[in-house]
Amino acid sequence: MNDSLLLTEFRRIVEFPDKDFLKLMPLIEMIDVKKNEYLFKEGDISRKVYFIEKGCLRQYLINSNGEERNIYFKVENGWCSELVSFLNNTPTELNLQALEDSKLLAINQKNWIYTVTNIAPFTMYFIKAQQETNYMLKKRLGEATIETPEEKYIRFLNEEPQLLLRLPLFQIAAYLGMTPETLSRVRKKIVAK
Amino acid sequence: MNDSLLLTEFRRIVEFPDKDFLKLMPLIEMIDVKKNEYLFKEGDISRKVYFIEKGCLRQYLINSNGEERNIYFKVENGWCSELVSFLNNTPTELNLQALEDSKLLAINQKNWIYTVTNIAPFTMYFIKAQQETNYMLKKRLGEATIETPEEKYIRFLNEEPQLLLRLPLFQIAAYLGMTPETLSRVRKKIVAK
DNA sequence: CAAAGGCTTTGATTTGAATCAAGAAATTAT
DNA sequence: ATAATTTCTTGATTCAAATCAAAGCCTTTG
Repeated sequence: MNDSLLLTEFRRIVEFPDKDFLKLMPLIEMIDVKKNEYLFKEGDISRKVYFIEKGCLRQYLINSNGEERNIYFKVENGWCSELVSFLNNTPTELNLQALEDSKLLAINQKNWIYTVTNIAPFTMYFIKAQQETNYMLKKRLGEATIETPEEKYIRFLNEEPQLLLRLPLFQIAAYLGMTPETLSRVRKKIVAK
Repeated sequence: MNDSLLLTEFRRIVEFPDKDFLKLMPLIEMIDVKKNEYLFKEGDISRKVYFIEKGCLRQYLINSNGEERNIYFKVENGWCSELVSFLNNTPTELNLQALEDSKLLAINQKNWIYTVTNIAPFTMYFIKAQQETNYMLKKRLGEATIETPEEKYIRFLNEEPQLLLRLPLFQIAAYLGMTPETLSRVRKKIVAK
């Protein structure tokens, strides 16, 4: 049990007794997704909350011209969901797609509500984890328009260097909010230094 | 009690029995802040969670050139906090400032943790409200770099028209991620249509 | 009510990133 | 191994928004 990625992740930010984890385990299913497969698309209702055991997902938005903008990438130990859609049964405007073959843990609506209501450490874990995402999003939103492409790329290198090794550059460009050409030029300039 | 803004806000998204609200009330304090006053600044530790009874706050980021970028404005019925800082006692990189004389309800750390742990409807309310913020931030992040200034302003007019009436334009420009000059030109162009 | 300061508009100019276009390199499929 | 496709780089050009500068408009306040 102690080699469970999920339990380790819980214990990163809260105390999580074994007995609670044992209650949670039967409520979780395992899902394998292939590269490029979707968990949900714009217009879908999100039916599950996902935890990544292995692999990489991206959540992204498509604008009216069909251009894609990556909101974030999540890798091992990350969560992906769209709880507004999930809790209210309303369609989401976001897309969730696997960028690698991935192994996910999933909780459905009924089990998630049971868990968050009845397993106290999960509740607190969830609130804290949400806050981390929230804070990251606020910072990224601020940075998105205030930083130059070069500043964005340098920040990316410092904060998420491991993503550079596993993602194609055009996906990173769509994450940093620039064209692939601009990213290529920024990288060239930085190497030159 | 039924005329409480806070209780009305709770009941907007969850069932919230009177008895739970009665338990919560003594844990809340009322705070008046003057226009331009800060609740926290970059480098501070956020010590309270705020609910706006009256007034308007902005949360913003300052970049290395001293330029400000507004993350969001919150008005009546909105919450402002920085829980990553609040829960971990770590300094935040964001600023929270009143843009009008405002009346706030505030919960401190100890009471907030008690509430979220022991008053179940509050827990669920909080999770849902967080998700709304989260979803809004994801969408705004996607839109921030993919939309033109004109598209951003039109979206703002459609989604948050009431803010136009109570905020100076340069604050709105710093929210939409453009200069005041650009906002002025966009507005002129739209009026012309 | 005059003065001061902050906010908004307008105009001229610059600039940096997007776009367009094409070729090179790297993956993936056959 | 070769072909096909996708991804990445490089160069030339365009264009939209930033910047710079100044004037006008509002508030606020002494």
